[in-house]
Amino acid sequence: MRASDIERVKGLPLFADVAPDTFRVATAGGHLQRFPAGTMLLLEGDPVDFLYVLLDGQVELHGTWNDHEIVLAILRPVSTFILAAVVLDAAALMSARTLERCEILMIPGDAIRTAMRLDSHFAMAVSRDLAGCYRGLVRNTKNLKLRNSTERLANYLLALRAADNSGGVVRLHHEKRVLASLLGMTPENLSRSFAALQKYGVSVNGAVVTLGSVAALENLAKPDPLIDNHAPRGGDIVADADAEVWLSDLTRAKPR
Amino acid sequence: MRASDIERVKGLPLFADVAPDTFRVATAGGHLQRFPAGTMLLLEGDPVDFLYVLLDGQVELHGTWNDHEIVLAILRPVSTFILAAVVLDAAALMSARTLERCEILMIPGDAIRTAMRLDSHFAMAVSRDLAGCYRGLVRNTKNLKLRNSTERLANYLLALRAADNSGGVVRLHHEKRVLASLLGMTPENLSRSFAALQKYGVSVNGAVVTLGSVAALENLAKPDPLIDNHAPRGGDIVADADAEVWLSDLTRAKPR
DNA sequence: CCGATAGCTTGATCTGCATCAAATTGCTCC
DNA sequence: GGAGCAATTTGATGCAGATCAAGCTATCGG
Repeated sequence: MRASDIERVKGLPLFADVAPDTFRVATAGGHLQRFPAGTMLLLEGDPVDFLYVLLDGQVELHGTWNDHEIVLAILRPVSTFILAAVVLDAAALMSARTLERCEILMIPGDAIRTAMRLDSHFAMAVSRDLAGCYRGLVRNTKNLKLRNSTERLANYLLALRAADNSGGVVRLHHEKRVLASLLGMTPENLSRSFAALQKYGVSVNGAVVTLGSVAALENLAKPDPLIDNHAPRGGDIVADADAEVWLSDLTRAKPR
Repeated sequence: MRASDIERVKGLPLFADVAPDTFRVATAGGHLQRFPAGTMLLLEGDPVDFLYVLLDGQVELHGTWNDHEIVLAILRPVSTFILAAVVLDAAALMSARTLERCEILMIPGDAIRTAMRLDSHFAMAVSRDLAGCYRGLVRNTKNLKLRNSTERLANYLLALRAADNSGGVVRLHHEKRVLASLLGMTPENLSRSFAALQKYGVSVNGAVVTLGSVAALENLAKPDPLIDNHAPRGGDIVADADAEVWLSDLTRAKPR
């Protein structure tokens, strides 16, 4: 593992303020692996032996039932995944599959749990990370239950814009098929939702989406700081909430 | 606070194996309060100053957007809520309202965070609790995205049965209006879904639901241990997963 | 006992989204 | 460059679930 990779791992919220000794214990036995695109890293129901740290590439987390498969999250570097299963030493509830060629650090779950036991500060960092993941899922559930599919797409585009702080042109990070499932719709309806957003100044060209009128789009999308982690907050209370991890990876787009 | 209440708090997974000193620090400044039915305990967006421990009654957690309100979870005693916000010292993402007269222990968030800093075992217990909540939400998301409303109802009934281990008669714990929103549907469609389940031996009389043929119902519901925490597991691996907290309160129905 | 109210059910209708079926675009690999 | 394949878009249709509008039932206070 390159020194620069170690620095990137240390940059994660999970390891950011951790004492060197603890970091050594926590990452003991970790090894870097490369996987081609389309590799199943983990099947739901499998016991989870490692904490995964994605250093390069994209990973999709999905769930299956009754022959249907839905995308639950897409991860981009640098981020960890299946921390909750590691903490509980439990079976995975989601499957993980590489969407591209990936570089992944695999850390034995035992090492993580040992480090937690030895260093309450690290255990607190794990708690904060999990609390952030939890809140990301709460936001996600509200998004799913309160908004229709076009509204979800509109908010997704605004979130992308906020993450990239690009003017009015954003790039989609994933295939539309995958994005559709992440947003809880079919690919056909994602197409139609994009078409419906033309009225609000949105035009699509492959992965490049131009937001002609952010104001009009916001008027439809009604972004809300209690659902969309990027949305402007009323006061300046709760700066800490930025520590949250937005499951759908947008904040991971660039180092924080 | 009665001694019996303290015992009940100690019975929570969060406090179960905690040293007496730590328990004292963690619950310092906690005070018991009684609230009438229909009281707003917390409004989404509010800063969260306390960890809430529900000792008696029922509490609903809900979210709002654009004049719509949806139920995210219903809590029954004994359980804690908004731990994630306490850990991050952040604003609440959900509102909390009493559904009945309630008895609630309110513990200052500072005390919890201090206890975590002092005792890595307690910090680990917090991590485990949060990991369980997180996994509950993952299950919930899979339930929402993979199943239709009748399937969700069918699985809910089977989960109730498993929690009460009642033969074939279960009691609904909540008003149907509330249950409908929890399951992601309208009250009208909950009625129709109950009607649709008649074919599978389900009959309803007020809050009392009779499952005439569990086999037929399971055939429709296809319960899955990776979505429904009560469902039978294949092997006997991962006994630890039982430590999970199923957000929608079913496992809380009786002391564990 | 009776009227009032809230919760629930039933029916009719409408909408959003899924599904099925092509047609089209874009990409990869010879 | 072009064949071949996958991804996306577009169109037609059907169904699940929302909405709107009555009716019904149960509970409660008088």
